[in-house]
Amino acid sequence: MISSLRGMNDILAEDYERFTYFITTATEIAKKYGFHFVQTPLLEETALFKRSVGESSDIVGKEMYQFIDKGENDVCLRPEGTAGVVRAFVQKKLDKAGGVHRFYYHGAMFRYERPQKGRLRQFHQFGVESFGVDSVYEDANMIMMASDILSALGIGYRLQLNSLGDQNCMPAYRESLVKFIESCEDEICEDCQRRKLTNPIRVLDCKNEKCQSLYLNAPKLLDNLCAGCQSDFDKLKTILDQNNIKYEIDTNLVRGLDYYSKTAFEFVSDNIGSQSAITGGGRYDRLVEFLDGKATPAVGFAMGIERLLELIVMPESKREGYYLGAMDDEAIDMIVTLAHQKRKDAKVNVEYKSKNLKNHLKGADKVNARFCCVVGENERNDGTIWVKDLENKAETTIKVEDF
RNA sequence: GUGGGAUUAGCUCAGUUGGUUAGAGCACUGGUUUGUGGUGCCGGGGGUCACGGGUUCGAGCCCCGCAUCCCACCCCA
Repeated sequence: MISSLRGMNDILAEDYERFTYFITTATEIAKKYGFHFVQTPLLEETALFKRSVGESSDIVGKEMYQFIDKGENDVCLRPEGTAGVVRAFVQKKLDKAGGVHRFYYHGAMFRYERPQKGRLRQFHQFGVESFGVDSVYEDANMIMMASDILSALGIGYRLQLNSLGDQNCMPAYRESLVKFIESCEDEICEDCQRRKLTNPIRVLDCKNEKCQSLYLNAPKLLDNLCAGCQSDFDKLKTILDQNNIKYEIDTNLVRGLDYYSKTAFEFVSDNIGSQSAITGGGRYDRLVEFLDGKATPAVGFAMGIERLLELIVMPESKREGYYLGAMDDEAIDMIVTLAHQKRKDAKVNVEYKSKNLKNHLKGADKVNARFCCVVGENERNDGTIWVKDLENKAETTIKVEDF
């Protein structure tokens, strides 16, 4: 037997219904916020991700499905969605067009990771990206939209918030943090020594107790914001307060992708195991420029669909459509024809074997039909069909022409 | 990439110190005093015990390898 590749799952039946229910719900809400759909290729030039996500990130450093195609191009399956959308934005010259552009997307992403619950090699994200708005109201808008989507699906969450600073305050902070780390470099763990070089802010949420005790006196990101970042962050908190969105400040929250600045946020769930981040996002005002576009402020987020699936509270499934059955073989041809007509505007299940009434009712119940419709000897003689509404138990016998 | 656990029917799981023909519940399917379901009763099918080796008179059980899933790291959605 050939089975699917490690970390790559089939989605069918009940799972697929949850999947589409999520997409439908999220799409509806994104549209209400004025977003438009964008679809970008699954395969992109490798350089796109190296430049946007950043070579220092694990995603680019060791998790990409990267290969040389038959035309000798260095390509890879997209590990995330933002880079492709920004590339499309620049390629379509929307940066030069100016104005505000808001997009949502969903689709498969690929990362060569060791699978775990909530962590697959092929997984799906729903994401949104907003271009051209530098106001912190847009940051808040993003958070409210993510919150609306999760709430509409009945998903509980905690929202974690941080500001990463911008090019005025971040580099200086980074420098002072590195200086601090160097002052105790001999005592910190190997991971932290590596992080000092790749992503120094990461050391702050090291799990190692000894490291933690050393970092108590480390400079804090939020204490070192410049005036602009500070007032934006304060404003963001005020907007969220005014709209009853609860949040926790997490000064150690660092987005794993290099392009983020200022607002960073993450929605986490306590009900799905260790891969608890269900939505992550933030502002990335420099990325359009990095990808050769005209400098354009931007902010977005992405949701991990598989992580959400089991948290979704599905609406109760209602009885729907018709079940047609025959009580003797002579009636079978007739119900097949009736079903064909009825299917023009309704869902119809047909049983091809003649059975007694009890078994037909069982069958209708099993396929969750609203109406159980049966033709037996009596009905055949009268040119009628017996119909029972399985919801309110009402029974009628009607002329076949009126069915 | 590192360390640990698991893998038996479609699903969830039992299976004694290694010993006849590997079980249960649910699901599926057939019948049910011959026209009333979701909730009665009786029956039936379905397993290369993940896969490949080894030890043994004998392996679901012990040993080695391998695959996948899960957990903790790492990282992220």
